[in-house]
Amino acid sequence: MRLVLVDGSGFIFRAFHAIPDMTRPDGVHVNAVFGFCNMIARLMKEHTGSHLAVIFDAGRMTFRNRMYEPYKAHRPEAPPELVPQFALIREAARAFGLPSIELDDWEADDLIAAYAKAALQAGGEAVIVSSDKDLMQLIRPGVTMLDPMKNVPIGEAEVAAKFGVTPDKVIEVQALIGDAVDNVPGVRGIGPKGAAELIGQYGTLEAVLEAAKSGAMKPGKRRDMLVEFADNARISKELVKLRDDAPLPEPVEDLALRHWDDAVLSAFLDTNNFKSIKQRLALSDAPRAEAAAPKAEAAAFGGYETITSMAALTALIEAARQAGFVAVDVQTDDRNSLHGNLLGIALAVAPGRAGYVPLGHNLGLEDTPQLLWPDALGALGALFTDVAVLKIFHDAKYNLEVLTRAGVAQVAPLDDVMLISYAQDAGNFSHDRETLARKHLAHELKSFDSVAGSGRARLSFANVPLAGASAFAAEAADVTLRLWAMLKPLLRVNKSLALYELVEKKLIPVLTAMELHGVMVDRADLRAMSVEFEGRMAEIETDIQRLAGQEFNVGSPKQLGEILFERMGLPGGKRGKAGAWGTDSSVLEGLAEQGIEVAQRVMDWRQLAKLKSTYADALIGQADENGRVHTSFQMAVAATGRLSSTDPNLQNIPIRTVEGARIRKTFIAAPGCSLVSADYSQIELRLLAHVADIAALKESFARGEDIHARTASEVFGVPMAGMDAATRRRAKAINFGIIYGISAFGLGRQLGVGAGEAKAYIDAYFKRYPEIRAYMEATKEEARSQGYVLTPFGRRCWVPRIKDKMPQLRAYAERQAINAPLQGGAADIIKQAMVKLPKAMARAGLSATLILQVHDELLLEAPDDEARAAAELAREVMQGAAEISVPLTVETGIGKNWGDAH
DNA sequence: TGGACGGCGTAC
DNA sequence: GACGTACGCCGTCCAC
Repeated sequence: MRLVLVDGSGFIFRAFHAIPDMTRPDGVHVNAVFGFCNMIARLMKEHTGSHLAVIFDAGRMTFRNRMYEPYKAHRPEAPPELVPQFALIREAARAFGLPSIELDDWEADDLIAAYAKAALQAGGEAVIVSSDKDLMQLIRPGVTMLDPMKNVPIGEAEVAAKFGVTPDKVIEVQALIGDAVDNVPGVRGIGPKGAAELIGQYGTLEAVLEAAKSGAMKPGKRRDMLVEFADNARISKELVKLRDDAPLPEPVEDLALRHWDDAVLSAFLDTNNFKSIKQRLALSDAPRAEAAAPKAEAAAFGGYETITSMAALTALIEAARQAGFVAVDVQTDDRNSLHGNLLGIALAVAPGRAGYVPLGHNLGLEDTPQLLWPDALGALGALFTDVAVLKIFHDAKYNLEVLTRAGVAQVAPLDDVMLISYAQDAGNFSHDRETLARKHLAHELKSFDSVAGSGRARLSFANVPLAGASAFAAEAADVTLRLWAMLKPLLRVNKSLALYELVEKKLIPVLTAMELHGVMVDRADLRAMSVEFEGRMAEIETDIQRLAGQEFNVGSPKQLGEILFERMGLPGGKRGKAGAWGTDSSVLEGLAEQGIEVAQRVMDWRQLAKLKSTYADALIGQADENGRVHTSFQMAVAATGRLSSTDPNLQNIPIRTVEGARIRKTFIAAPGCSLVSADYSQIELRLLAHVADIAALKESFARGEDIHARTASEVFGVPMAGMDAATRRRAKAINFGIIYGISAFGLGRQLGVGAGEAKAYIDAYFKRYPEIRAYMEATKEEARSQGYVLTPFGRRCWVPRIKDKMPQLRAYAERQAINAPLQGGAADIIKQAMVKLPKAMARAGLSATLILQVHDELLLEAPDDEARAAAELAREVMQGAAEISVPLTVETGIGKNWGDAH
C-alpha cells in the first residue's frame, strides 16, 4: 500500500496566494480550485499511490483550543474571494473520485498523522503532499513528504535546512521557536538558529529546560528566558505535536484509488472553465445528458444469472475484484438471523449485473445441481476477507450472523446500506430495502409474498421454484449495490459520515456478539410463575364475574366496557374514536378510588395476564436449549437513534411493581458468573442542561445535587433539606415533562391535577430556568427550517410533520423536535460507550461481555471474580464516552440476577 | 383461517 | 385533543 495524503486545507491557502486571481464566467473566483485540480491531475499521473485521500480541517475549534485557548485565535478571516472555494475544492475532489476526509474537533494535520500511522501498520508507506512545516515531524522511514507547488520531495536534507535538526527533533525545536501566526508562544528571544543549536547540544526540550534550571547552561539572557518561559515551551510542544490517535472516518483500505468517472469530471471542469486541465487529461466532450444520468439508472433490472458452477462463481468473484466492491445478500428460511439457515448468496458487481448462488434449495427435476457449500465457501471466503474488495450489505448484522453460523470466519471491509440510510434519514422514512428502492431508484422490488406465496400457501424459500427464487435474490443484491452508489457519497454531503463510520458501523460486531451470546433465564422459575399466575387469574376472574353479575371475557376491553358502563351503569365512562368505552388503567383507577371493587380486580387480573403472556410464557418459548434467550437489536428503526429490541423485546422487562420485579429476577448469570449493571444517571436531563445551556441546572449537576429535589426547591420555593416525597415526585414529573416537550394538559394528567395548576408549575419552571424557552423555540425553528434537528453529536433526526397544516400534528412534531436531541444524544453516548467497552475489557484482560443494552443501561456477564473490576471499567468507559458541559455519572451494581444487579 | 388494527401495558 | 421513544399480546373485524 502506498497511501497518498493530500493536505487539502494547507493547499487551499498556498494556492490562493500563489496563483493569480481567476474567475469563471459567472464571476466566482476559482484560482485556488484551479491550482488544486492541476496539482491533483499531476499527482495522479506522476506520483500515483495505491490509495489516496484529501484531508481537510473540519472547523476552527479543535481539542487544541481546549488545551490552550489562544491557539490560532488571531488567524485572520479568510478573504472573501477564497471563501466559496472551500466548498468548490471538496467538489473538485469528488469529481476526481477522491475521498475527502474531515472530522470535527481534529485538524487535518492530526488526521494525516493518524492515516500515515495506519498505512505503516498495514505494512505500507505514506506520502504526505504538503509543504506545511508542522507536518515535517512525521517524516520517518516509510513516511515521506512532497511539496505540491514545487513538485519536489521534502526529505531529511530539506528539514535540516529549515530547522537544523533531524525530523524526529522537529517538535523539540518548534516548541522553543513558537509560531506567532498560530499563537504558539515558544520562548521569547529564541529563534530557529538558537533553537537548533540548543537541541543539537542537549537533545530534547526537557534536557534544555533542565540545563537552564540547574545552571548547567551558561548564564545570560537566553538562560533566563528559558527558565522564565519553561511552561510556555512545554505547552508549545504539546500544541505542535501531532496526535496520531484520531479515529479514522474512513478505514484506510476504503481509500483505494479508482479511476474517476470521465463524464463527472468533465462536467466539473467545464463548469469551472478549466479547459487546459481537460486537455491535459485528454478528456473528451462527453454529452451533458450522459454525464447527468447515473449509470445506476441506466442499467435495467432483471436478466440475472443463477450460479451453479465453480467457473461461473469464480468469474463473478473476479469481476468483484476488478470493481473493488461487491454487494452481498444472503437468503435463509427464517427472518430471524439466529434461526435462519443459509439457502443461498446473491452477489452484485455492477448495476444490472448480479447472480444468485443457490446452496440449500430443494431443487426441481429440471434444475441444474447447486454448488456444495464447502466448495463455494472456499472461493467466497477469500473474497470476504480480501481487503481490496468492499462488501456491501443491506443489514450487515443479519447477513453476518447468518454467514458466521454457516462457517464464514471474517468479512471485511464492509458497508451497510441500511445504516448509511439511517445515519442521514432517521425519522424520515423506513430503511428496509423495498422503501429505499422505491424512494431512491423509483423501482418496485419483487415482494417476498409474490415469490413465496402468503398465508397457508406460503412456501419455505428453499421450496420456491429456483428461477423465481434466483431472480428475487439477485435483484436484492443489485438494488443494494445501486443504493450504495447513490447513498454513500451523500453521507459526506450530509455530514453524517463520521456518525456512520465511527458509531453505527462499529456497533455491528458489538451487537452481533451480544445477540449470539444471549442472556440466561431461569426457565423453571418462569414456569412456576406462569402456573401461579394462571391460578390467581382464575380466582380473580370468578370474583369479577360475580361482581359483574355475569360471565364474560375479562380480556376483552370491549365486553368489559359494556359491562361497566352499560350493564352496571358506572359513572365516568368515556368513549374512544371507534365508540368503544375506554377501560385503561387510568379509568379503572378512577373507579377503584370510588370504591368500585370490580375495577380493582380487573386491574389485578390485567397485571397478571400481562406478566404471564408477554413475559413468562413468551420467554420460556424463546429460550434456547441452554436456557439463554437471544434478542435481536434493531439498528435502524427508532427516529431518534435509539436501538430497539425484538424477538423477544428485552428492553421492556418489568421492574417497577413487586410482581414485575419477579420477572426481572428470572434473568440470571451463567454458573460461576455475575451480572453487572451500569446505568447512566439522568442522562437526558444532563443533555438538556448541556444543549440548552441552562446555568442553574448545569451548576446543580456539577455539584452532584439531587436534581429533582433541586427542581422542587426552585419551582415550589421549598428548602432542599427535609423535602417531602410528594413534592419531589411532582418536580420529577415536571422534569420528565420538559424532556418530552411539555404541555399543561399532559402534565396535569400525569400529576392528577388540573391543567390550570399544571400550567402554573410550568410557568414557575420556565421562570427559574429561563434558557429552556430559548432552547425550545430554537429547536422548533431548526426543525421548521431544515426539516430535521441535530443531536449534540451530529445525528440527524427528521421531523417531517413540523409544517403540517393540522395544528395537532404540528404540535406533536414540535414535541418530537424538542425531545429528539436529548433522547438521540443519549443514544449517541451509550453507543460510543458500547463501541469502546469490549476493547477496554480485552485490554484490561477481563472476559466480561456485554449482553444487553436498555437505552441508558448496559448489562454485562462476568466471571464472579472479575465482576467488581468489570463494573469499575464499565463505569469509567461510560462516563468518558463523551464530553459534555456537565459530568456524566454511572451507577453500577452486581448480582446473581438482573433484579439484584441494580 | 389469517392478516390488519385498535386497545392496552411494559420499559427507558 | 394523549408530554418523547419503542414492542408484543389480545380481541375484534373482515377478507380470503
